[in-house]
Amino acid sequence: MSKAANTRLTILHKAFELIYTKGYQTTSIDEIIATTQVTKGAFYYHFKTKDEMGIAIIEEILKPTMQENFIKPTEASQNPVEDFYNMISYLLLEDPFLQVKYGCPVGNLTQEMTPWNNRFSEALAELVDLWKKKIINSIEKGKESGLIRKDVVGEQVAFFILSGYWGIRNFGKLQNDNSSYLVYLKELKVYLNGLK
Amino acid sequence: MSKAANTRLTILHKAFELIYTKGYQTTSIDEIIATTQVTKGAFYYHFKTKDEMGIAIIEEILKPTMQENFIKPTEASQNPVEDFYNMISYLLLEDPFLQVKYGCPVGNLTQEMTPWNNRFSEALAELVDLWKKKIINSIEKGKESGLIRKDVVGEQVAFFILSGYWGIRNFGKLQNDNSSYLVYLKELKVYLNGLK
DNA sequence: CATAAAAAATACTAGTTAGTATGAAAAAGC
DNA sequence: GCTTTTTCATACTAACTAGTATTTTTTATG
Repeated sequence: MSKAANTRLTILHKAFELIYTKGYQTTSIDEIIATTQVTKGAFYYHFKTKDEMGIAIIEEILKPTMQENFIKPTEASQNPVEDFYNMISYLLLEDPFLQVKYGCPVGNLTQEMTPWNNRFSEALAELVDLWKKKIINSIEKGKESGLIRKDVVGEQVAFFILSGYWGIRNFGKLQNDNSSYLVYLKELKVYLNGLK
Repeated sequence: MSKAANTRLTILHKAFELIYTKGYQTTSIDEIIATTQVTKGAFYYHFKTKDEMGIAIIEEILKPTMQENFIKPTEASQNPVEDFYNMISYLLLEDPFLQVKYGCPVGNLTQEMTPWNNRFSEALAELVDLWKKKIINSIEKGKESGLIRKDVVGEQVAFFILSGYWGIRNFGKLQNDNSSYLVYLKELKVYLNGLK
């Protein structure tokens, strides 16, 4: 990787970390360049504006991470109910980057940016749509193989699962411990078993 | 009401509206006093700091509103499953103040403030706890009257319902229309019927 | 009506914000 | 090696931020 490409990536990664923990609006460019040891000239060479950097984070960090970490792993499997539970459970309890205190990066950005920045909305919506489609697809396969009842509606379930995930992330933030996660996961299992 | 008490309330109401639509951090005191036509001197006479005003909004606006609008209405009823659905459906589709585009005020504040402001966390946690307890209570009553299965765990269901609500609010923001609400509500009905 | 206290108005400060202008160093192309 | 382009460094600006100091007006109370 060229040196220039490297500084660009450094900015994206460090900025993402700051934004994840502090929020987008309250993360200043001065703070980003201070922690990256990159000068303002370098920053604005790579990104025309702060928002352009924000979009780049979604496209170049969040999207690939999602693909790698919780879409691909379910690709091979055949048991949707188990997959869904494992996916959410992994994200809540085991993912080494995500922290209870700071919630879900995609959820945070959606909440913060969506009402007044269309470019963020579009980039985030695309990302979430990928995830949703993946879930719907799993359900259809499960229906074919008989692991899921025929009257289950994929889109409804997808919204229901993802909503629950985003919502419980907020509870985690509120209490700053994972006890709410554990209670939630128990009921998620009950719900998912109802799909069989 | 005294004139002073009135300006205080005006500030709280207008500030809440701004914060609901724009977020807490990005709503400036200058903006609040501009829209309220109240001077800075008046503002800082009533509130020592911006954060103190934020807490007052939670205590004096959000908490009473929640009590009035979606805790009291379920007090008389006897059918929890129906109540839960109606409560969420009302909030998502009918509440005249809440807008798809701006999500849930409590959820927004939780997401934004919780990781780094303890006073906000405590005030919000108290509010949400009231709501959660109300749901748990309804479920226990439902179990007694035979409308809900005995093996249903109240706390789990409470987390599950509230998480789903917060999460789907985020989807609404993302798409800026209530189509996701409608899909979500269908699955909520399926889930709630499973409690019978 | 006089006086004290409460409520509000005005002008200011020090710090922070995103972004720019300009020039220097590093790398690439010939 | 020389020139051009890419990459980065430094110093700056104008607007905005929460909060303060000080004075003036309004209201309550005797």
